[in-house]
Amino acid sequence: MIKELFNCDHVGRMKGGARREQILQTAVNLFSQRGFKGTTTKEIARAAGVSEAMVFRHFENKDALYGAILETKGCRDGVHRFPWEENAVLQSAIEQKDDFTVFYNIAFDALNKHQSDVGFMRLLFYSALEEHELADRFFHEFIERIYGFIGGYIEQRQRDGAFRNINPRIAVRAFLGMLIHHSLNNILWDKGRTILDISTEEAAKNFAEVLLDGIKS
Amino acid sequence: MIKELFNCDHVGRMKGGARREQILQTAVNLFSQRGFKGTTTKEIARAAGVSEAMVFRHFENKDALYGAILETKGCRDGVHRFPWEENAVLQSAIEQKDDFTVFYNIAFDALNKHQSDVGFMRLLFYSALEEHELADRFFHEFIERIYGFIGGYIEQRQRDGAFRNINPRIAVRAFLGMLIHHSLNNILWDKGRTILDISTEEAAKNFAEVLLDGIKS
DNA sequence: TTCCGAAGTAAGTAAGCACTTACTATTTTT
DNA sequence: AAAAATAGTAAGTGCTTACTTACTTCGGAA
Repeated sequence: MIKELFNCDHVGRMKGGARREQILQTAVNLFSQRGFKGTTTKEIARAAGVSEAMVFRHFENKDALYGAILETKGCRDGVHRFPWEENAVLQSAIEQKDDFTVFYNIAFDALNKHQSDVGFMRLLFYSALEEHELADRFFHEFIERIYGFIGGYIEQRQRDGAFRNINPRIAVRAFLGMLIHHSLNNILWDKGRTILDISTEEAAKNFAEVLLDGIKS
Repeated sequence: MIKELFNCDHVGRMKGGARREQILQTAVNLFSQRGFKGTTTKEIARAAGVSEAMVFRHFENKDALYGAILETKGCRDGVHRFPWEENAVLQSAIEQKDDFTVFYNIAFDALNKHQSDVGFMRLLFYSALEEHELADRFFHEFIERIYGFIGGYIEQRQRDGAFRNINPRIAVRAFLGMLIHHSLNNILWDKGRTILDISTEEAAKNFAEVLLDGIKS
Protein backbone atom coordinates (compact mmCIF):
# COMPACT_ATOMS: atom_id res chain seq x y z
CA MET A 1 0.00 0.00 0.00
CA ILE A 2 2.59 2.49 1.03
CA LYS A 3 4.54 3.57 -1.99
CA GLU A 4 8.10 3.74 -0.82
CA LEU A 5 8.70 7.02 -2.50
CA PHE A 6 11.40 8.13 -0.12
CA ASN A 7 13.45 4.98 0.23
CA CYS A 8 16.83 6.54 -0.16
CA ASP A 9 19.24 3.72 0.62
CA HIS A 10 17.67 1.71 -2.16
CA VAL A 11 20.47 0.41 -4.36
CA GLY A 12 19.06 -1.09 -7.56
CA ARG A 13 16.72 0.31 -10.12
CA MET A 14 14.21 2.87 -8.86
CA LYS A 15 10.98 4.36 -10.18
CA GLY A 16 11.29 7.75 -11.84
CA GLY A 17 9.62 9.76 -9.10
CA ALA A 18 11.62 8.17 -6.32
CA ARG A 19 14.93 8.65 -8.09
CA ARG A 20 14.08 12.25 -8.82
CA GLU A 21 13.32 12.85 -5.16
CA GLN A 22 16.55 11.18 -4.13
CA ILE A 23 18.69 13.22 -6.51
CA LEU A 24 16.95 16.35 -5.21
CA GLN A 25 17.77 15.52 -1.58
CA THR A 26 21.35 14.65 -2.49
CA ALA A 27 21.68 17.98 -4.26
CA VAL A 28 20.32 19.88 -1.24
CA ASN A 29 23.02 18.32 0.93
CA LEU A 30 25.84 19.05 -1.47
CA PHE A 31 24.72 22.57 -2.44
CA SER A 32 24.35 23.46 1.22
CA GLN A 33 27.85 22.20 1.95
CA ARG A 34 29.72 23.61 -1.01
CA GLY A 35 27.40 26.12 -2.65
CA PHE A 36 25.94 26.05 -6.13
CA LYS A 37 29.10 26.78 -8.07
CA GLY A 38 31.17 24.62 -5.74
CA THR A 39 29.13 21.49 -6.41
CA THR A 40 29.54 19.53 -9.64
CA THR A 41 26.82 17.52 -11.33
CA LYS A 42 29.23 14.57 -11.30
CA GLU A 43 29.45 14.76 -7.49
CA ILE A 44 25.68 14.86 -7.20
CA ALA A 45 25.36 11.83 -9.46
CA ARG A 46 28.01 9.89 -7.57
CA ALA A 47 26.47 10.70 -4.19
CA ALA A 48 23.07 9.61 -5.48
CA GLY A 49 24.60 6.42 -6.84
CA VAL A 50 23.69 6.99 -10.48
CA SER A 51 25.42 8.15 -13.62
CA GLU A 52 25.60 11.82 -14.46
CA ALA A 53 23.25 11.33 -17.38
CA MET A 54 20.45 10.40 -14.95
CA VAL A 55 20.70 13.80 -13.29
CA PHE A 56 20.07 15.43 -16.66
CA ARG A 57 17.23 13.06 -17.46
CA HIS A 58 15.36 14.30 -14.36
CA PHE A 59 16.40 17.96 -14.48
CA GLU A 60 16.92 19.92 -17.65
CA ASN A 61 20.10 21.56 -16.35
CA LYS A 62 21.91 22.46 -13.15
CA ASP A 63 19.89 25.67 -12.69
CA ALA A 64 16.62 23.79 -12.97
CA LEU A 65 17.81 21.45 -10.24
CA TYR A 66 18.50 24.43 -8.00
CA GLY A 67 15.13 25.92 -8.80
CA ALA A 68 13.38 22.65 -7.99
CA ILE A 69 15.05 22.59 -4.57
CA LEU A 70 13.82 26.04 -3.58
CA GLU A 71 10.40 25.22 -4.99
CA THR A 72 10.05 21.98 -3.03
CA LYS A 73 11.59 23.25 0.19
CA GLY A 74 9.81 26.56 0.09
CA CYS A 75 6.36 25.45 -0.94
CA ARG A 76 5.96 21.87 0.19
CA ASP A 77 8.15 21.27 3.23
CA GLY A 78 6.66 23.42 5.94
CA VAL A 79 8.80 26.50 5.63
CA HIS A 80 5.63 28.29 4.64
CA ARG A 81 3.76 26.79 7.53
CA PHE A 82 4.15 29.45 10.15
CA PRO A 83 4.62 28.90 13.88
CA TRP A 84 1.26 30.33 14.88
CA GLU A 85 -0.66 28.12 12.48
CA GLU A 86 -0.23 24.89 14.37
CA ASN A 87 1.20 25.68 17.77
CA ALA A 88 -1.71 25.36 20.21
CA VAL A 89 0.34 26.53 23.21
CA LEU A 90 1.31 29.67 21.33
CA GLN A 91 -2.27 30.28 20.18
CA SER A 92 -3.68 30.16 23.70
CA ALA A 93 -0.78 32.19 25.09
CA ILE A 94 -1.64 34.92 22.60
CA GLU A 95 -5.28 34.87 23.61
CA GLN A 96 -4.36 35.03 27.31
CA LYS A 97 -1.74 37.70 26.59
CA ASP A 98 0.90 35.66 28.38
CA ASP A 99 3.80 37.58 26.90
CA PHE A 100 6.63 35.36 28.08
CA THR A 101 5.00 32.19 26.77
CA VAL A 102 4.33 33.88 23.44
CA PHE A 103 7.91 34.99 22.87
CA TYR A 104 9.44 31.88 24.40
CA ASN A 105 7.46 29.68 22.05
CA ILE A 106 8.28 31.71 18.98
CA ALA A 107 11.96 31.61 19.89
CA PHE A 108 12.00 27.92 20.74
CA ASP A 109 10.16 27.04 17.55
CA ALA A 110 12.45 29.11 15.36
CA LEU A 111 15.69 27.89 16.93
CA ASN A 112 14.56 24.29 16.61
CA LYS A 113 13.59 24.74 12.99
CA HIS A 114 16.97 26.26 12.19
CA GLN A 115 18.81 23.47 13.97
CA SER A 116 16.83 20.70 12.32
CA ASP A 117 17.49 21.93 8.81
CA VAL A 118 20.98 23.30 8.79
CA GLY A 119 21.36 22.30 5.16
CA PHE A 120 18.44 24.41 4.06
CA MET A 121 19.59 27.36 6.16
CA ARG A 122 22.99 27.28 4.49
CA LEU A 123 21.33 27.00 1.11
CA LEU A 124 19.19 30.05 1.81
CA PHE A 125 22.25 32.07 2.73
CA TYR A 126 24.05 30.96 -0.37
CA SER A 127 21.15 31.90 -2.57
CA ALA A 128 20.79 35.27 -0.83
CA LEU A 129 24.45 36.04 -1.58
CA GLU A 130 24.17 34.69 -5.11
CA GLU A 131 21.00 36.78 -5.48
CA HIS A 132 18.87 33.99 -6.84
CA GLU A 133 15.44 35.38 -7.68
CA LEU A 134 13.58 32.54 -6.01
CA ALA A 135 15.48 33.16 -2.78
CA ASP A 136 14.43 36.78 -2.96
CA ARG A 137 10.77 35.88 -3.34
CA PHE A 138 11.00 33.36 -0.53
CA PHE A 139 12.48 35.84 1.90
CA HIS A 140 9.98 38.55 1.16
CA GLU A 141 6.97 36.28 1.47
CA PHE A 142 8.18 34.61 4.62
CA ILE A 143 9.86 37.42 6.53
CA GLU A 144 7.15 39.96 5.73
CA ARG A 145 4.51 37.69 7.24
CA ILE A 146 6.65 37.17 10.34
CA TYR A 147 7.03 40.93 10.81
CA GLY A 148 3.30 41.33 10.38
CA PHE A 149 2.50 38.65 12.92
CA ILE A 150 4.90 39.48 15.76
CA GLY A 151 4.62 43.19 15.07
CA GLY A 152 0.85 42.93 15.29
CA TYR A 153 1.00 41.28 18.69
CA ILE A 154 3.39 43.94 20.00
CA GLU A 155 1.11 46.72 18.73
CA GLN A 156 -1.84 45.20 20.51
CA ARG A 157 0.10 44.95 23.78
CA GLN A 158 1.16 48.57 23.35
CA ARG A 159 -2.51 49.53 23.10
CA ASP A 160 -3.04 47.52 26.30
CA GLY A 161 -0.33 49.64 27.91
CA ALA A 162 1.83 46.59 28.57
CA PHE A 163 4.64 47.54 26.21
CA ARG A 164 6.34 50.92 25.96
CA ASN A 165 6.26 53.17 22.94
CA ILE A 166 8.72 51.67 20.44
CA ASN A 167 8.43 51.05 16.70
CA PRO A 168 7.10 47.46 16.72
CA ARG A 169 9.18 46.56 13.69
CA ILE A 170 12.36 47.59 15.46
CA ALA A 171 11.38 45.30 18.32
CA VAL A 172 10.75 42.48 15.87
CA ARG A 173 14.11 43.10 14.22
CA ALA A 174 15.84 43.02 17.58
CA PHE A 175 14.14 39.76 18.51
CA LEU A 176 14.66 38.03 15.17
CA GLY A 177 18.22 39.30 15.26
CA MET A 178 18.91 37.43 18.49
CA LEU A 179 17.38 34.23 17.12
CA ILE A 180 18.84 34.23 13.64
CA HIS A 181 22.24 35.42 14.73
CA HIS A 182 22.38 32.72 17.39
CA SER A 183 21.55 30.04 14.85
CA LEU A 184 23.99 31.53 12.37
CA ASN A 185 26.73 31.42 14.96
CA ASN A 186 26.08 27.77 15.67
CA ILE A 187 25.87 26.87 11.99
CA LEU A 188 28.66 28.96 10.50
CA TRP A 189 31.25 30.36 12.84
CA ASP A 190 31.20 28.59 16.16
CA LYS A 191 30.33 25.01 15.35
CA GLY A 192 32.36 23.81 18.32
CA ARG A 193 30.35 26.14 20.60
CA THR A 194 33.54 27.58 22.08
CA ILE A 195 32.18 31.10 22.50
CA LEU A 196 28.78 30.17 23.89
CA ASP A 197 27.37 26.71 24.56
CA ILE A 198 23.76 26.78 25.68
CA SER A 199 20.68 24.65 25.07
CA THR A 200 17.84 25.74 22.82
CA GLU A 201 15.58 26.11 25.86
CA GLU A 202 18.07 28.34 27.65
CA ALA A 203 18.58 30.47 24.55
CA ALA A 204 14.84 30.85 23.95
CA LYS A 205 14.21 31.71 27.62
CA ASN A 206 16.99 34.31 27.79
CA PHE A 207 16.19 35.98 24.48
CA ALA A 208 12.49 36.18 25.36
CA GLU A 209 13.36 37.73 28.74
CA VAL A 210 15.77 40.27 27.28
CA LEU A 211 13.27 41.38 24.66
CA LEU A 212 10.31 41.55 27.04
CA ASP A 213 12.20 43.47 29.73
CA GLY A 214 13.52 45.62 26.91
CA ILE A 215 10.14 46.71 25.59
CA LYS A 216 7.73 46.49 28.51
CA SER A 217 6.34 49.65 30.05
CA MET B 1 56.35 63.41 -3.65
CA ILE B 2 53.11 61.55 -3.26
CA LYS B 3 53.50 58.12 -4.78
CA GLU B 4 50.26 57.47 -6.55
CA LEU B 5 49.90 54.00 -5.12
CA PHE B 6 46.15 53.93 -5.33
CA ASN B 7 45.58 55.43 -8.72
CA CYS B 8 43.15 52.87 -10.03
CA ASP B 9 41.93 54.38 -13.26
CA HIS B 10 45.52 54.52 -14.47
CA VAL B 11 45.62 52.88 -17.88
CA GLY B 12 49.23 52.35 -18.98
CA ARG B 13 52.11 50.65 -17.27
CA MET B 14 52.05 50.71 -13.49
CA LYS B 15 54.62 50.06 -10.77
CA GLY B 16 54.50 46.62 -9.21
CA GLY B 17 53.09 47.68 -5.86
CA ALA B 18 50.36 49.81 -7.38
CA ARG B 19 49.27 47.13 -9.81
CA ARG B 20 49.22 44.56 -7.02
CA GLU B 21 47.02 46.82 -4.95
CA GLN B 22 44.71 47.41 -7.88
CA ILE B 23 44.33 43.71 -8.64
CA LEU B 24 43.59 43.10 -4.96
CA GLN B 25 40.83 45.72 -4.91
CA THR B 26 39.36 44.38 -8.12
CA ALA B 27 39.34 40.88 -6.63
CA VAL B 28 37.56 42.10 -3.47
CA ASN B 29 34.80 43.57 -5.59
CA LEU B 30 34.34 40.47 -7.72
CA PHE B 31 34.64 37.93 -4.89
CA SER B 32 32.10 39.86 -2.85
CA GLN B 33 29.68 39.89 -5.78
CA ARG B 34 30.05 36.34 -7.01
CA GLY B 35 31.94 34.44 -4.31
CA PHE B 36 35.34 32.80 -4.52
CA LYS B 37 34.38 29.87 -6.69
CA GLY B 38 32.07 32.01 -8.79
CA THR B 39 34.86 34.39 -9.81
CA THR B 40 37.44 33.43 -12.43
CA THR B 41 41.01 34.68 -12.57
CA LYS B 42 40.32 35.75 -16.15
CA GLU B 43 37.48 38.01 -14.95
CA ILE B 44 39.73 39.56 -12.32
CA ALA B 45 42.43 40.22 -14.90
CA ARG B 46 39.98 41.74 -17.38
CA ALA B 47 38.41 43.97 -14.75
CA ALA B 48 41.87 45.12 -13.66
CA GLY B 49 42.79 45.79 -17.28
CA VAL B 50 45.72 43.40 -17.45
CA SER B 51 46.40 39.93 -18.81
CA GLU B 52 45.73 36.88 -16.67
CA ALA B 53 49.45 36.21 -16.36
CA MET B 54 49.88 39.42 -14.38
CA VAL B 55 47.52 38.17 -11.70
CA PHE B 56 49.74 35.14 -11.26
CA ARG B 57 52.91 37.21 -11.26
CA HIS B 58 51.61 39.13 -8.22
CA PHE B 59 49.88 36.24 -6.45
CA GLU B 60 51.15 32.67 -6.47
CA ASN B 61 47.65 31.25 -7.01
CA LYS B 62 43.98 32.08 -6.58
CA ASP B 63 44.01 31.00 -2.93
CA ALA B 64 46.95 33.27 -2.18
CA LEU B 65 45.00 36.16 -3.68
CA TYR B 66 42.13 35.39 -1.35
CA GLY B 67 44.47 35.11 1.59
CA ALA B 68 46.03 38.47 0.74
CA ILE B 69 42.59 40.08 0.79
CA LEU B 70 41.79 38.84 4.28
CA GLU B 71 45.29 39.76 5.41
CA THR B 72 45.06 43.32 4.11
CA LYS B 73 41.47 43.86 5.13
CA GLY B 74 41.89 42.20 8.50
CA CYS B 75 45.24 43.60 9.55
CA ARG B 76 45.64 46.92 7.78
CA ASP B 77 42.18 48.32 7.14
CA GLY B 78 40.83 48.74 10.62
CA VAL B 79 38.85 45.57 11.07
CA HIS B 80 41.31 44.55 13.74
CA ARG B 81 41.27 47.98 15.21
CA PHE B 82 38.52 47.56 17.74
CA PRO B 83 35.97 50.20 18.63
CA TRP B 84 37.32 50.73 22.13
CA GLU B 85 40.87 51.33 20.92
CA GLU B 86 40.31 54.72 19.40
CA ASN B 87 36.86 55.89 20.36
CA ALA B 88 37.45 58.51 23.05
CA VAL B 89 33.75 58.99 23.76
CA LEU B 90 33.37 55.26 24.34
CA GLN B 91 36.47 55.13 26.54
CA SER B 92 35.26 57.86 28.84
CA ALA B 93 31.73 56.44 28.88
CA ILE B 94 33.16 53.15 30.11
CA GLU B 95 35.11 54.88 32.84
CA GLN B 96 32.06 56.85 33.92
CA LYS B 97 29.88 53.74 33.62
CA ASP B 98 27.44 55.59 31.41
CA ASP B 99 25.76 52.43 30.13
CA PHE B 100 23.64 53.96 27.40
CA THR B 101 26.52 55.88 25.86
CA VAL B 102 28.66 52.73 25.96
CA PHE B 103 26.16 50.56 24.13
CA TYR B 104 24.97 53.29 21.81
CA ASN B 105 28.53 53.94 20.68
CA ILE B 106 29.33 50.29 20.13
CA ALA B 107 26.15 49.89 18.10
CA PHE B 108 26.63 53.06 16.08
CA ASP B 109 30.26 52.19 15.34
CA ALA B 110 29.43 48.64 14.25
CA LEU B 111 26.47 49.59 12.07
CA ASN B 112 28.51 52.28 10.35
CA LYS B 113 31.41 49.93 9.73
CA HIS B 114 29.07 47.35 8.18
CA GLN B 115 27.43 49.94 5.97
CA SER B 116 30.68 51.45 4.76
CA ASP B 117 32.14 48.16 3.62
CA VAL B 118 29.30 46.10 2.22
CA GLY B 119 31.69 44.36 -0.14
CA PHE B 120 33.83 43.05 2.66
CA MET B 121 30.76 41.96 4.65
CA ARG B 122 29.54 39.91 1.69
CA LEU B 123 33.01 38.46 1.27
CA LEU B 124 33.07 37.37 4.90
CA PHE B 125 29.73 35.64 4.53
CA TYR B 126 30.80 33.91 1.39
CA SER B 127 33.99 32.68 3.02
CA ALA B 128 32.11 31.50 6.09
CA LEU B 129 29.79 29.46 3.90
CA GLU B 130 32.63 28.21 1.73
CA GLU B 131 34.50 27.36 4.93
CA HIS B 132 37.74 28.99 3.96
CA GLU B 133 40.26 28.34 6.74
CA LEU B 134 41.53 31.90 6.79
CA ALA B 135 38.03 33.17 7.25
CA ASP B 136 37.64 30.82 10.17
CA ARG B 137 40.73 32.21 11.87
CA PHE B 138 39.61 35.76 11.20
CA PHE B 139 36.22 35.20 12.78
CA HIS B 140 37.59 33.55 15.87
CA GLU B 141 40.20 36.20 16.52
CA PHE B 142 37.82 39.07 15.94
CA ILE B 143 34.59 37.79 17.49
CA GLU B 144 36.27 36.28 20.52
CA ARG B 145 37.82 39.63 21.38
CA ILE B 146 34.47 41.35 21.00
CA TYR B 147 32.81 38.88 23.35
CA GLY B 148 35.65 39.37 25.81
CA PHE B 149 35.35 43.14 25.70
CA ILE B 150 31.59 43.67 25.89
CA GLY B 151 31.15 40.65 28.16
CA GLY B 152 33.79 42.06 30.51
CA TYR B 153 31.95 45.37 30.79
CA ILE B 154 28.66 43.60 31.52
CA GLU B 155 30.31 41.47 34.22
CA GLN B 156 31.69 44.54 35.91
CA ARG B 157 28.31 46.24 35.89
CA GLN B 158 26.79 43.09 37.34
CA ARG B 159 29.27 43.28 40.21
CA ASP B 160 28.19 46.91 40.62
CA GLY B 161 24.62 45.65 40.92
CA ALA B 162 23.52 47.64 37.88
CA PHE B 163 22.75 44.64 35.67
CA ARG B 164 20.73 41.57 36.63
CA ASN B 165 22.10 38.05 36.81
CA ILE B 166 22.36 36.85 33.21
CA ASN B 167 25.15 35.00 31.41
CA PRO B 168 27.10 37.96 29.99
CA ARG B 169 27.83 36.06 26.79
CA ILE B 170 24.12 35.54 26.17
CA ALA B 171 23.65 39.27 26.55
CA VAL B 172 26.49 39.92 24.10
CA ARG B 173 24.98 37.47 21.65
CA ALA B 174 21.60 39.16 21.91
CA PHE B 175 23.14 42.57 21.31
CA LEU B 176 25.43 41.53 18.45
CA GLY B 177 22.47 39.64 17.03
CA MET B 178 20.44 42.83 16.76
CA LEU B 179 23.33 44.70 15.12
CA ILE B 180 24.54 42.05 12.69
CA HIS B 181 21.06 40.92 11.73
CA HIS B 182 20.04 44.51 11.05
CA SER B 183 23.05 45.04 8.79
CA LEU B 184 22.49 41.70 7.12
CA ASN B 185 18.90 42.63 6.39
CA ASN B 186 19.95 45.87 4.76
CA ILE B 187 22.73 44.23 2.77
CA LEU B 188 21.12 40.98 1.66
CA TRP B 189 17.38 40.74 1.89
CA ASP B 190 15.79 44.11 2.21
CA LYS B 191 17.98 46.41 0.14
CA GLY B 192 14.97 48.60 -0.65
CA ARG B 193 14.24 48.95 3.09
CA THR B 194 10.61 47.96 2.57
CA ILE B 195 10.29 46.10 5.88
CA LEU B 196 12.07 48.62 8.07
CA ASP B 197 13.64 51.92 7.06
CA ILE B 198 15.45 53.63 9.91
CA SER B 199 18.64 55.65 10.26
CA THR B 200 21.79 54.26 11.82
CA GLU B 201 21.34 56.60 14.80
CA GLU B 202 17.79 55.43 15.38
CA ALA B 203 18.79 51.78 15.11
CA ALA B 204 21.71 52.20 17.49
CA LYS B 205 19.56 54.10 20.01
CA ASN B 206 16.74 51.56 19.96
CA PHE B 207 18.96 48.48 20.12
CA ALA B 208 20.96 49.95 23.01
CA GLU B 209 17.75 50.76 24.86
CA VAL B 210 16.23 47.32 24.33
CA LEU B 211 19.36 45.58 25.52
CA LEU B 212 19.90 47.82 28.53
CA ASP B 213 16.28 47.63 29.70
CA GLY B 214 16.53 43.91 29.04
CA ILE B 215 19.48 43.28 31.33
CA LYS B 216 19.37 46.00 33.99
CA SER B 217 18.49 45.09 37.56
C1' DT C 1 7.02 -15.27 -24.04
C1' DT C 2 7.43 -11.49 -26.21
C1' DC C 3 8.00 -6.84 -26.53
C1' DC C 4 7.76 -1.98 -25.31
C1' DG C 5 8.86 1.78 -22.58
C1' DA C 6 11.29 3.37 -18.82
C1' DA C 7 15.73 3.13 -16.03
C1' DG C 8 20.18 3.03 -16.61
C1' DT C 9 25.07 3.70 -18.46
C1' DA C 10 29.94 4.42 -20.86
C1' DA C 11 32.05 7.30 -23.41
C1' DG C 12 32.02 11.06 -25.39
C1' DT C 13 32.07 16.86 -26.60
C1' DA C 14 32.98 21.63 -26.52
C1' DA C 15 33.82 25.12 -23.55
C1' DG C 16 35.92 26.89 -19.39
C1' DC C 17 39.10 26.56 -15.61
C1' DA C 18 43.67 27.67 -12.98
C1' DC C 19 47.98 28.21 -14.15
C1' DT C 20 52.57 28.36 -17.41
C1' DT C 21 55.77 29.42 -21.00
C1' DA C 22 58.30 31.99 -23.88
C1' DC C 23 58.38 36.08 -25.42
C1' DT C 24 58.33 41.72 -26.08
C1' DA C 25 58.28 46.59 -24.38
C1' DT C 26 59.57 49.94 -21.20
C1' DT C 27 62.19 51.77 -17.43
C1' DT C 28 66.17 52.11 -14.43
C1' DT C 29 70.87 51.47 -13.39
C1' DT C 30 75.56 51.52 -14.51
C1' DA D 1 74.48 53.95 -24.62
C1' DA D 2 74.70 49.23 -23.04
C1' DA D 3 73.04 46.15 -19.54
C1' DA D 4 69.89 44.73 -16.14
C1' DA D 5 65.59 44.72 -14.24
C1' DT D 6 60.84 45.22 -14.41
C1' DA D 7 55.96 45.42 -16.51
C1' DG D 8 53.63 43.41 -19.70
C1' DT D 9 51.43 39.92 -23.12
C1' DA D 10 49.70 36.00 -26.53
C1' DA D 11 49.15 31.65 -26.79
C1' DG D 12 49.34 27.89 -24.84
C1' DT D 13 48.97 23.40 -20.98
C1' DG D 14 46.37 19.70 -18.95
C1' DC D 15 42.44 19.16 -16.44
C1' DT D 16 37.49 19.80 -15.14
C1' DT D 17 32.99 21.31 -16.22
C1' DA D 18 28.04 21.02 -17.78
C1' DC D 19 25.74 18.54 -20.83
C1' DT D 20 24.88 14.77 -24.93
C1' DT D 21 24.76 10.64 -27.60
C1' DA D 22 24.20 6.13 -28.61
C1' DC D 23 23.60 2.32 -26.50
C1' DT D 24 22.10 -1.62 -22.87
C1' DT D 25 19.20 -3.66 -19.08
C1' DC D 26 15.18 -4.47 -16.78
C1' DG D 27 10.10 -4.79 -15.18
C1' DG D 28 5.69 -5.62 -16.24
C1' DA D 29 1.49 -5.82 -19.26
C1' DA D 30 -0.59 -8.28 -23.38
